[in-house]
Amino acid sequence: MSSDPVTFGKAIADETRQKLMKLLCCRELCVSDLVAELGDVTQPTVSHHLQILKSAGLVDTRRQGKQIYYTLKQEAVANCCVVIARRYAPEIDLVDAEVSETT
Amino acid sequence: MSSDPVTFGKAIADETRQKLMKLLCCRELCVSDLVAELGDVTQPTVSHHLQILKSAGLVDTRRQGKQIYYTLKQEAVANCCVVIARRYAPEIDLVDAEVSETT
DNA sequence: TAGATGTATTGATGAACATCTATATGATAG
DNA sequence: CTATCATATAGATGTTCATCAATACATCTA
Repeated sequence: MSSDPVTFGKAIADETRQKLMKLLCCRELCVSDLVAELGDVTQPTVSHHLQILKSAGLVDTRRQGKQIYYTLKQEAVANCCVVIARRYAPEIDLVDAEVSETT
Repeated sequence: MSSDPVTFGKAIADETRQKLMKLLCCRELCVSDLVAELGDVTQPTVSHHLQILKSAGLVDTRRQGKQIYYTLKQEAVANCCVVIARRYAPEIDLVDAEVSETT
């Protein structure tokens, strides 16, 4: 159900999609909400990006009347991160890395 | 020093680059080694991908005579994973996610 | 210094992608 | 049932990207 690392990479390899992920992180928003929040992208473009995120298994959808509400699947994101870290950073303890976040 | 999530996403959004990352994960290899290991890609292509990984801060290089040895910076990978998880999965405990890895 | 070897860079090409406009699909209200 | 609103899809276009062959650059050796 969760995407492989390459698919996940492609999904997050775009500024607009990461903005959408941020907006959808802890709440549900419909497409027109997202279009309004972004401000500089058309509705078809937003729908297109949402489709890519959905194909990657990173968002859930729920229809309510005319609108379709999207939300980010945090568990899927976390799982992808862990899979990537285990594969490409097997000698690093993620809990330690969490501490050294000096960005 | 470590790359932002979009740059990281682009870096891992390619099958060949992830193969290189796997090969370089826990050891040093020079370009010709990597070309031989991959088997189906030319040397310029490998160099190109290595350059992208280097720009993203994911590999280190060390010159030894004619060869240049590459290795994966596991700490950088782990750091990117943690940054992404904190940003897009703030409600998920990574230690829990680590357990639910059922891939 | 000249040749040989390992790696990076350049230039070209086709595929993938982000974006837009226009249009189709789906759902509700009158 | 029709008009309207929300979203998805189709088609077009410019850009980014992966790849290769050819070549430049760097290092070692004889």
